Amino acid sequence: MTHSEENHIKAIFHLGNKGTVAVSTNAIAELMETKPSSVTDMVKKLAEKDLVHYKKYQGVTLSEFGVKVALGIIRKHRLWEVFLVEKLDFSWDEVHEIAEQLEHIKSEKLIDKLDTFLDHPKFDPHGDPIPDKNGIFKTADRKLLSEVPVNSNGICVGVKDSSSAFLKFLDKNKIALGDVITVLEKEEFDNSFYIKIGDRREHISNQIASNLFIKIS
Amino acid sequence: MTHSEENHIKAIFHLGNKGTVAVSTNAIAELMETKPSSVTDMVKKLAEKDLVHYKKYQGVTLSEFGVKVALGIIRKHRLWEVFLVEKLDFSWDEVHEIAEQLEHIKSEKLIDKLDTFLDHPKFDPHGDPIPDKNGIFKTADRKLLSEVPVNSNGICVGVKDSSSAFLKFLDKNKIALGDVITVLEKEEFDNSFYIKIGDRREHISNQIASNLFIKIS
DNA sequence: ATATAAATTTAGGCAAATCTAAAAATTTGT
DNA sequence: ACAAATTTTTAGATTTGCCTAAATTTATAT
Repeated sequence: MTHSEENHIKAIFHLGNKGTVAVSTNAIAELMETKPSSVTDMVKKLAEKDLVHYKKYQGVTLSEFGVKVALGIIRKHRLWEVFLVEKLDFSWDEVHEIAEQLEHIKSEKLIDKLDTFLDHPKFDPHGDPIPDKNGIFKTADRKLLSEVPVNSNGICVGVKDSSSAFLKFLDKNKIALGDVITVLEKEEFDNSFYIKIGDRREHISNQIASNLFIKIS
Repeated sequence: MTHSEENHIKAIFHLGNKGTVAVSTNAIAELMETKPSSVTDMVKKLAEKDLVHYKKYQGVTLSEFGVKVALGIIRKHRLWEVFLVEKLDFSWDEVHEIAEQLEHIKSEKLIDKLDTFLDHPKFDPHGDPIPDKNGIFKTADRKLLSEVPVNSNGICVGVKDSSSAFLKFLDKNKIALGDVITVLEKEEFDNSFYIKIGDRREHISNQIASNLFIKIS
């Protein structure tokens, strides 16, 4: 598989709820910053190889095999991210681009040994689950902070938006995975939230709250 | 730089004594398992970019800039090899192919952090020197076992042939870097050698002796 | 329901990296 | 030194992945 093929598979997986929902070529093109016509070409090739199901004008879904491939790439991406943060001391906003390259390295033995070296991590630095060798992962029961009732108490376990900008914002405001959070009050006027995080009281916008996952305890 | 460009630069470096001696397109093609005509095309492109000096029919040498690029790639290759052996527990005959892929990952920060993580190693698992950030490395004063006088005493510090076959042979015969070796006798009939390695006495062919580097003490 | 808008595909083209076959330059052997 | 052998380059083709522009299909809005 070429890098480009792998990247298309990944895009279809992410856009189509694990590849199950049909995705438009336009959506893929936008995500990948290419043109819809280029996506059409590639999708035809992937269909040839039985990685996707494709009917003209009707969007694309991954085949069973395609899902397997996608999970393999995601596993590699997330394991490398753990490596970069835990072992090489990168911060969580720097690792995505490098992992985009590393995820294409071909060696099953390498990824198995990396997994062992990292002690079989279950989540990447952004709280996203890491599929195991067989593509299985537990999708932790987590909720967006913006959607839990007032007085809920839990632990911050992930981010929805893992853009560098958002991650840096969190760093600046000392919000990190593992922090204990209580939702104190919802401001109906602008849908912002007052929360207790650790032992501080903070006021966060709806946009922030809509991108933080917490696990209710 | 594309992977293919980087691979050509590397080949020219290795074939031309660090890029200083003119290399034929044929030699490059043979090493890279492509055709001479493909090499000609690529060499023209590299000349355009001032990575090599090239005169039709007269072979190729690296420019100063080309040498720098080559050393950067070799640094990455060898650091990744150390990582694979030291951290992921690969054996020294398995790492070359994987490092061939990893050497193309683009991130200066990554390689600096990897270097730090590995504690600034000076040699790769085959005893080859690792250039530092500025491309400087000490070319350890080592000699081929086949070329030192009888009764020389030293430490095995590297291999010339790092093919998987040779490395596996050494493993099987319990010859490893760091072993203390004394050349006991040279068999003039077939140019083989009797050596003491650790506390064993061994008889090794000239071919083996011609591919082991030792550092005389 | 149908015209208009939007999405998608097709057609044709381009650049990179490779190849084969033929032409040109260099090297070699006597 | 010169013909033959070898090496190297050129010319032209192929594949991959991408593009633009035009055609086609599907969706939307009155």
